[in-house]
Amino acid sequence: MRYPAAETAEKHERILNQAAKLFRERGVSEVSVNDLMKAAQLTHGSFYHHFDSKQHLVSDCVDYVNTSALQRIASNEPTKEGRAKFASSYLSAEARDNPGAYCLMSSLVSELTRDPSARPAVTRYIGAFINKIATHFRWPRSSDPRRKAIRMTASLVGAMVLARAVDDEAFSKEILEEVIGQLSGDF
Amino acid sequence: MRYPAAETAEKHERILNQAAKLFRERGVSEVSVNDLMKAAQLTHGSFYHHFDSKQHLVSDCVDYVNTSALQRIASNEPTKEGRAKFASSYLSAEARDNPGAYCLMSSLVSELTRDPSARPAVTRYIGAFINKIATHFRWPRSSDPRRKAIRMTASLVGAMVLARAVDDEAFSKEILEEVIGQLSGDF
DNA sequence: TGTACATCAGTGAACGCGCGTTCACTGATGTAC
DNA sequence: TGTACATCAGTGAACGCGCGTTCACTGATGTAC
Repeated sequence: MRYPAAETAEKHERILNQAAKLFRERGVSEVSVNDLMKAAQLTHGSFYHHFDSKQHLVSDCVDYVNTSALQRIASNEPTKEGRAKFASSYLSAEARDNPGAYCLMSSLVSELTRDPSARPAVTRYIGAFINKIATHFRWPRSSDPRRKAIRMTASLVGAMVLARAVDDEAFSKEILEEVIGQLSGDF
Repeated sequence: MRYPAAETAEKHERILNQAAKLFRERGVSEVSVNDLMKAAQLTHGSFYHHFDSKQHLVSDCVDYVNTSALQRIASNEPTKEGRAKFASSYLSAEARDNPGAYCLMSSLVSELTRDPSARPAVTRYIGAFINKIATHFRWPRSSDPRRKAIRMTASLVGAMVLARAVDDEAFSKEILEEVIGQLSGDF
């Protein structure tokens, strides 16, 4: 049967929301359309009234989390201290242990790199992220903000990916702290 | 029928070799046991005479490529120039475009992080990699080599992962060059 | 050194399973007049 | 404002497909004596 437009839009977003969470937690290929729809409290059949295919959802999902990533950056003071704070929240144990709620790059980039239909959205995400870091924070005179933002983003993603991979709490913490230290200074 | 021991060992290594290549190229879950055995010029049935399961192969495979990663580091002069050379080979367009033949971390860590049975081997890989960078290269007096090695590894992995993800040659090159520049100096 | 037999890797058919996707059906919503 | 009907999201059974894994069979290798 047909449903009120508002209700349909709300369900659509519920699917996106659960996808954003579950994909980042378990990986795209480990989450089935069925899992997703159950989490969104619907049955799998109606998925295709919301998205053309699982592939299309992935792409939409990347754009969907893009905004919140930029907000997370902007919520810090533009000062050097604000930047250090951002680095240490990005590289916190909390973020490491809850990939479902944090930056998509650190959990899904390599998988998404192999999916040609997702790459445009991923490229947008990475470009917007770097751009936001370059423009939001105040950088030392005589340094090119964009170049600093690229260095910072690479360090953030690399450190988080390694800290998550490592099966040894002390080593994992060591990686996070060391890169937080680096990014809190000039680099 | 039974085969000479030497021949069996050679086939075993052929499987590992193809796994190392195909997993890094396409991701573990995108390569079937059948694909793998075909690439090793065998039929899928005999796979289980070589490995207990696909999961076990993954783990063995990580240890298998560990050695060659360390050799790649050691093949550079221990000087500052050697270190810069290593960074620019790790972050070359050639490495970016041929994941099947280069560092496993940049192509598989996030996927392997989610597979509990692979994590010990991954932890070994990352630990050995960082340790080799710390001990092989000469670092400025007064800097802690291990800490520098962690920073360097995070930058290498982050930059490669982003450069591979981005669907825009100029942007991708920009990321690689910028981080090569950073790692060629003191950081 | 020769013989008898247990071992074991390769083969390809077969297994059960879960996946992404399609389908016919339902019935309230939204629209045309 | 009221009526008639087309639209469309939800449901769960069903589809074909490819996956990891198992199996019975084969026959040369390796070993025990």
